[in-house]
Formats: sequence, C-alpha cells, structure tokens
Amino acid sequence: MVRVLPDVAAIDKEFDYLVPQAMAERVAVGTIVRIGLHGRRVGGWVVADEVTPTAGVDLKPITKVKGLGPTAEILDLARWAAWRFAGRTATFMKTASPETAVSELPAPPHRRNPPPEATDEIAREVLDTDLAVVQTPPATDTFPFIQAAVSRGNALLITPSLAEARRIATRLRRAGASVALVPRDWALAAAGATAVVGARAAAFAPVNRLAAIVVVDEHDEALQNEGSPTWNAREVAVERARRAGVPCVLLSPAPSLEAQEIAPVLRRSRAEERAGWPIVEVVDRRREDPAVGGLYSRRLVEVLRSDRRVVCVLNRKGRSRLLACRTCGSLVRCDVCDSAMALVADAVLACKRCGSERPSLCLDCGSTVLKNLRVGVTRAREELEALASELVVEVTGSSAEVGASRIHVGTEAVLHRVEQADTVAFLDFDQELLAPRYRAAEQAMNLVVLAARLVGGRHSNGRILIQTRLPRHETVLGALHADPTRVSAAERERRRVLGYPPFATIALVGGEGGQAFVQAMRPVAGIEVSSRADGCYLLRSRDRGLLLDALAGVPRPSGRLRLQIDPLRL
DNA sequence: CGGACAAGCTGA
DNA sequence: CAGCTTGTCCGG
Repeated sequence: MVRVLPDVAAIDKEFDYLVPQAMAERVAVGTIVRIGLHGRRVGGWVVADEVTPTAGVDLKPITKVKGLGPTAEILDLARWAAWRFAGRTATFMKTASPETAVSELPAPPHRRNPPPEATDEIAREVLDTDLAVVQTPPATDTFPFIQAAVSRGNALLITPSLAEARRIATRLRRAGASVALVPRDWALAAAGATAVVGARAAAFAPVNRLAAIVVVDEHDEALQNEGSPTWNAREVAVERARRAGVPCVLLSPAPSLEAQEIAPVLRRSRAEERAGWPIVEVVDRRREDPAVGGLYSRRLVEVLRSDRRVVCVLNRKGRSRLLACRTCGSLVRCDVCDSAMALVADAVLACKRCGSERPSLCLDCGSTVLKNLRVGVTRAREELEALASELVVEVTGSSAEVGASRIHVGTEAVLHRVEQADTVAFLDFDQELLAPRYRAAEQAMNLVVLAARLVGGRHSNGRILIQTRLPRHETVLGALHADPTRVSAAERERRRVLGYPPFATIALVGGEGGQAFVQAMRPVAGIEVSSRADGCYLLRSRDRGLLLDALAGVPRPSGRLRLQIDPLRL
C-alpha cells in the first residue's frame, strides 16, 4: 500500500492506494501513477511506501503505473519549496517530472575523456566552499566556473533561459562531457549525465550523484516564476545544494541583494572588473537642447550618423506617463517618495507609488508649464530614421525578425533579440530609474548588464550611452564606473529601512479567496497586514519563517487564491 | 479540480 | 413537480 499525492492543483492532500501485485515491482517513492479519485481518473505521485492502512477506509487500487518520477530527495525539496513559496507540493512535483512518460532509464553514460581541468583559479577555489557568490563582469566568460563544477562530478547548471542553457550544453559537449539538456533529456539526467543544464525548472531536475550546482546570472528575474507560486530557482538551488552537501556557486555581473545576503561576494581586481565592462557615456538631458522630443541628444545623433551598429532602447511599456518642466527641464517627482508623477486631472499630479497628490507645478522652479515626455518606440523609429537618414528597424517582444539594419530601436526586448552592437543607447533611462517598482534601481542595472553583453568590454570598444536627467543616480554612477556595488549599497539601505526583500518577506494575497484567507489568519505579532487599493492584501514580516509558517497554517478557503511571496513587481 | 448531491428557481 | 441551474462538499 502506498500514499499518493494527486496531480490536481486544488487538492493539497494525500490518499492511500493498494498496489496490485503485478505493479509492485515498478512502484517506489516518486513513481508517477494513475489513480481513481472521486469518480475520475487523475495522475499522481507516490509519496510514501509501505503505508500502514488508515482505519475505516476501503482502499482502491492504483490503476496504472505511468513511469519514473522525481526521487525522494526531490520530493522533500518540493515540499520545502511549497512552504518557502506558499505553493502546492504538486506544482513543484510537476516541475520536477518528465514531460512525457519515462518507463526506464537509459544506461548511465560513461564519463568520456574527462573534461579539461578548470584553469581559472577563482573558479576552482569557489567550488571548495559550500556557497559562493561571484561577481563576474558582463563581458567575461563564465565557462571556467561551469568546467570547474563539471570536473567535480555530475553538476547541475541553471540559467535564466533555455537559449543560454543550450549554448552551455553545446560547449560542454564539445569539451567531451555527456550533457542532459532538461526538460528534454530528463531520462539521461536521471541516468547520470555529467552535466544537467536547463532553465529555471532545472532546479528540480534529476541529477544522479549530484556534485555541484552553478546558477548562471543569478540576478536575472527570469529565474523567478512570474505567476503564483513565485518560486525562484536561485533559492531552490541553494537549498538543494545545502541538503545534498555539495557546493553551490551563484554567478552574476551585478549580484542581487538576495544573493549578497546569503554569502559574501567574491570580486576580481578593479582592473579586471573594469575591463569586463564597456565605456559608458552619460548624457545629461537637463543640459540638452530639447531637439525632437528631447529624446535625441547631439551625442546620440553623432553616433547614429557614424558607422557604428546602434541599438536604441526605449521602454514604453505600461501606462505611466512621465512629465518634465518645460522651463528648467527637471523631472516631475513626488515630494514624499521621489517616484515619478502623472497628470491625473486638470492641473493635478498624482504619485504612482504612494498616491500623494499636488498641483501641477515644478518644485524646482515653480513653473506650471509641464510637458509630456512619453514617446513610443514607433514614433521614435521614424524620428531616428529621419535623424540618421538610414533605415531603422523596430524590435519589440512580438515584432518580426531582426533585420540586417545598422540601427535598431525597441523596448527591452531589443537587448535580447539583437545579437551584436557597438553602441547601446538608452534614450530615456529615467523611465527605468523611476519606474514605480521597489526593484527599479536594480532592474535598471540589469538592463545595463544586457547592454554591456551586447557591445562587449572595453577592449572591443563597446559603448553604452545613457540619456538621463538623473546623472547622479547610483545606477548611472554604477554603470559609469563599472561598479554595480554602488547600486546594491544604496539599494540595501533603502530596502532595509522600508522593509523590502531580502530584509523582510512579503506575501501578496489576492484573488477572490484572498480576503477570506487573510481573515482566517489570526493576528500574529511580527506580521504586519495591510490592504491595498487593488483589493490585494500585503503581509510583511522581518521574520521569514514566522510569516511562512503562518501562511502554511491557514486552511485554503474556497475560491481562487493568489499567493505571491516576494513578488518582483510591487 | 470536477463529480455528486442538495437546495433553489421556473413554468405549466 | 419535472427539469434545470447554482452551490457546497469532498475525494483513499
């Protein structure tokens, strides 16, 4: 007899089933089975073996053995993740399971000509520690860390995107390693590939005799699930390594505050750090002639008319409007929280972050004449084309293929889609800096990292042009000095004071069942509860365990419930 | 989640 | 009161 966790999102319960004699051999903890539950057939995972019968229930047999599933260790990890991110164990078991049924494992691949010994000294060193965070400049190769991990035995390599995982897999195969790219090669990974590589979900992938974990671009927000549960592969990787007693290395050009809180950051010398970043030029928009819309500085036009391949970034996603004083050029910002303000009614400004209002006038010079600074990518493309007297291609998330054009303009997506450039120009960096999100400064730095990768380091004459009205902002200075710690230093204090992650844990409770859920939670000292304008509830505690235990202790009310732990957008 | 069953609503 | 909708409960 076994205990089974059904693969039904809304049922967070386990049920006991009989194992028919003919199936007994193929059933163990983790096995994926089919069961009859309340008149329907559903899938599920065996979560316990040789269970003693519960009195007073007549058991049904398992209908079918579908195939191999996650190991008992991964099941435990899934249970931990369900607590850590206030989700369901089944959600994580699904992430940990193969896409299509695996009835048996292939023969374990023998370690071919052992991968070359890692030559990088830091790379070998960090794999001798339990947990390391390494600041790797954007234009430097992180492959030595991957090699160092693989040289220790079977390694798990987690990247923000499958595309990046594929690149790493290809390089490792060339180096002679047997590589499983998950989710596709789940069976090979379970059988014992030397390297298991994949995106976020790889944090739950099977690895036979795990020896090390490397998280590439630990700061990348793609490592966190957007929807609920908002689980983060970095956190899962750290926990998995801890449980397995193997080293875990977190790599990033701009380590997140979350990573910095779990281990000290290892950095290279200033000279090496600087060499790995491109030259950054800051254009102070307050001093610029407001040419066409003020978005195109003289310096930008110069670059556009040169022979350099240029990528222009203009994030006009979202509805937020940005205003500036027509007289002195200052940005209209909230006098309470410093966030950008929008015109909500005739002559009334409202802050998008804290909601405070004031009459529409410039606090710097008193002028009441403000201008809307928002220009969309489509308009910008036409204007850039006119300025450059050359074809300019627009690139957005959905738009067609990237052309052979010398100049591209687009939203953030352009940084992912264009493969190489000589200059990346942020037409309106203030929109990133002042975005009404608590992580705005860090997110803006992440864009600079993407831009730096596109243009390469100092040696390749890569350049980044930042047009801003906030030239003293720590993100601008951080980019200018090739020093991302400036951003984290400023950000750390802000978040500590305001009680944001990683110094507090936040649970955003929404959905129709949200209110019932919050009310069912009895008040706990140390957990602060507030309701928001959008009907969601925000729970905050400086003590993560306290909040997570409290959340786990509340029975889920009927109706949809959206629980997000430390959402990235807040 | 989704089937079962109960309670509520409608029209002849 | 049949025939249908809506709501609540609970699964081995």
